[in-house]
Amino acid sequence: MPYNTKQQQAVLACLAAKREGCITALELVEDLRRQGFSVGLTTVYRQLERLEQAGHIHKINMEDGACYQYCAHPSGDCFLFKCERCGRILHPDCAQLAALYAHLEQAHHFSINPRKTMLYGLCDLCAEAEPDTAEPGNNKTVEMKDLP
Amino acid sequence: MPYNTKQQQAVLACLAAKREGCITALELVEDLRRQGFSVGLTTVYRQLERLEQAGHIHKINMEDGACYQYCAHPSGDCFLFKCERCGRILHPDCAQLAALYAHLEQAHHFSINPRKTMLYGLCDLCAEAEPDTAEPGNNKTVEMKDLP
DNA sequence: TACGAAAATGATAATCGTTTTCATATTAGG
DNA sequence: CCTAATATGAAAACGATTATCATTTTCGTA
Repeated sequence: MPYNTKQQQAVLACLAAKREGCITALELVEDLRRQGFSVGLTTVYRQLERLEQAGHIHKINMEDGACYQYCAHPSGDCFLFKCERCGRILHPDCAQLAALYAHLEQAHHFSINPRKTMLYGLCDLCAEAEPDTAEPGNNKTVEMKDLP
Repeated sequence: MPYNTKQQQAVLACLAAKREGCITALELVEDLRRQGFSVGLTTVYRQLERLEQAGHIHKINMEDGACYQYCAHPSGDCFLFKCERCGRILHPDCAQLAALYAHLEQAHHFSINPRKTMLYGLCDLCAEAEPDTAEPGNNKTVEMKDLP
């Protein structure tokens, strides 16, 4: 049975205070130390893993390390969307998204894990500001004819 | 303008031969060397980045490094599903999935990037074999009452 | 309140995937 | 065939994460 420690509570509190904000392990220690807490990076990593397993936070694997976000849905019934432009992570409230997951389960027998699934794209705000550049596949550097 | 090199073609060919298979950068060098190619890890990384930008492969960020998979849909209209149990990455053919992306775009103004979006869960085969253990949130190690 | 076993902490070192550096080799156009 | 542009790859650097381990904290119990 785990013990209750100050560091444990501090990490959870910091994540919870960030609400919809996404934060790195390193950023978290710095933040906590700025608040006066004495906490080590190792401990923060340990707590983050625990909190993820307990379902209180999401761990998002990025290209350069992971970041973490508080999740107000410990039951696990939430959807995640990350904007590639501004970096925000949103919890879209969409009935059709829920319906799709049910469909994939029933018709295709794919059991979706919402905790791990992240939709990527442009959020409403960024999509508007986007000067629709960068059509996918335009910056070709490999010739298709070279394919086997 | 990029040059056509043997290593470039070898990397692409190896990925393409794997078809639905997912492979690590390191695995790829080893594979190529086993085939008799003389190729360096650095070059493989460079080619993988190029191929990804050109849309010929997917880069999948895992907890312990990335793995790469050939994509037969250079246009970008494909869906990705990764089984957390067996590790397979599937390209589900589902009209409702396409419809959902359109819905998110029109109703929520979320522009989904299919190349980056990966659904996680259990595939049809693994879902069947799964002895439905590990309900999410059961392995609690943090008390909810400690939340701020 | 003090004791002691179980558990947590945190500085340091180790790990490992990925990127940078830079000297050399290859490519393709003239 | 020459030359500039580009690609290669071994080695070093980098950085996020994990392992190690001596020390400290927690909490049930005497």
